[in-house]
Amino acid sequence: MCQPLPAKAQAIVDAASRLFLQNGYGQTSMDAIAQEAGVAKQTLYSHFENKEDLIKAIVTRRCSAIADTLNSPESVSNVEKALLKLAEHMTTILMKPESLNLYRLVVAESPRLPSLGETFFESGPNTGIGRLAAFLQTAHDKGTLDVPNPTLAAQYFFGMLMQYPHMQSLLLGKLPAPAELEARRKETVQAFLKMFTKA
Amino acid sequence: MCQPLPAKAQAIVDAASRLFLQNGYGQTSMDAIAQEAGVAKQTLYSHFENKEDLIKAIVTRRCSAIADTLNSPESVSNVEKALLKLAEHMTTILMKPESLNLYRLVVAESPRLPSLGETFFESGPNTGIGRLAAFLQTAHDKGTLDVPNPTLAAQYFFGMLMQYPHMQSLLLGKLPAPAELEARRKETVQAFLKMFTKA
DNA sequence: GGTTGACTAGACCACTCAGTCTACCCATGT
DNA sequence: ACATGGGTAGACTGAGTGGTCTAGTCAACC
Repeated sequence: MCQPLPAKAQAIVDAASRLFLQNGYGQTSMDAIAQEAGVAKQTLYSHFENKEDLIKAIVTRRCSAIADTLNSPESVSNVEKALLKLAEHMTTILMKPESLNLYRLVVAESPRLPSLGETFFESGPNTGIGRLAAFLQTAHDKGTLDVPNPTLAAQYFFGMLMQYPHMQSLLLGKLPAPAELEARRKETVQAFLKMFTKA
Repeated sequence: MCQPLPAKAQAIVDAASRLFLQNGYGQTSMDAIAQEAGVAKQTLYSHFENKEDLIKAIVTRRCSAIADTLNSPESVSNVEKALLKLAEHMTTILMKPESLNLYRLVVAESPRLPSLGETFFESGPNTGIGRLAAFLQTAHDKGTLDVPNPTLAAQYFFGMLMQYPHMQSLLLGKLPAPAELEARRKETVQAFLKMFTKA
């Protein structure tokens, strides 16, 4: 997705990623980025037009990195197991502090920089939903499940599984205990299957 | 919840609300607020300690205003109708630009000002979930539904109904068409009932 | 009339920040 | 030997900001 960057540019991107995600866009100065990257301020501006350009580059990279790690559920034979595995994968990705901070950053800046929001929405939520929807479609075709609208069903799944814990983590800054999450995954998969198993 | 404020303080809160919600915390200067309120800067500082104090006051007021408008579902006799009505109420509240902007603001600033996140989480999501959970509990007790864990079920309901449209609006800045939302409400209520109607 | 308290207009301070500019360094290839 | 391109250090500009301070207005109350 992203061609490798020159060494200095890479250092800049890394440093800026750290600072932007930790402190937000407004609270991160270009001086601080230069210092954190061990690089002269001028070098920032030789690799990136300006601060906006830099944040866009960073969000784009982070997003495609996330999209790469989103895997599709497999093994249509055992739907329950596949959903559980997917759920585990999603919770661990979404609950990482970096992911939460990325979300915060994108939500905060998307009115001013709409491209951030679009990039994130496509590579995050929509990619995940698309993969799950494809899985549900094949399960539907094989007759394992009865899912007339796979995309909507996928939205339901993620909404049931993640909305509350995600909001909780975002707003209260407290990550749920792993055991709690695991219980929720199990319950959610059961409830979800109840909606879509063939009558 | 909130005692009425002196006239000037009210004007300040109104103006600051408008500006903070529209432009965000960092992009709103105290000078701008004073001007928008038609008030001298000094007056700001005679009513509020500082900028943080002001934003906290505003978020608190907005939150209790929201909590007040959140109504409980009624008529346990016709569960489907009650859920549809609740869903309509929630979507109209949550999709208002002011609500989206408040959410953006709180999400963005909650790491620095945790009280914002806590206030919002309690008066928004948790209040809504609590009310629906109580409704589901009585339906369960009456035997209309089979809801072993009403709080979790309420989280499911809101997650299924709102997460995707909410995120879409937040990140892409485009509100879904009312017809689309209505269709989603109907589908969601059906799917939800399928999960929790007595076997 | 005089005092008090809320308010205004606007200067002012100390500080931060994005972005530019100058001057210099140094390894590379020719 | 020398030019070139990427880099560094750090001063500088111009704009903005939170917050304070001064001086003065105005109305209510005693």
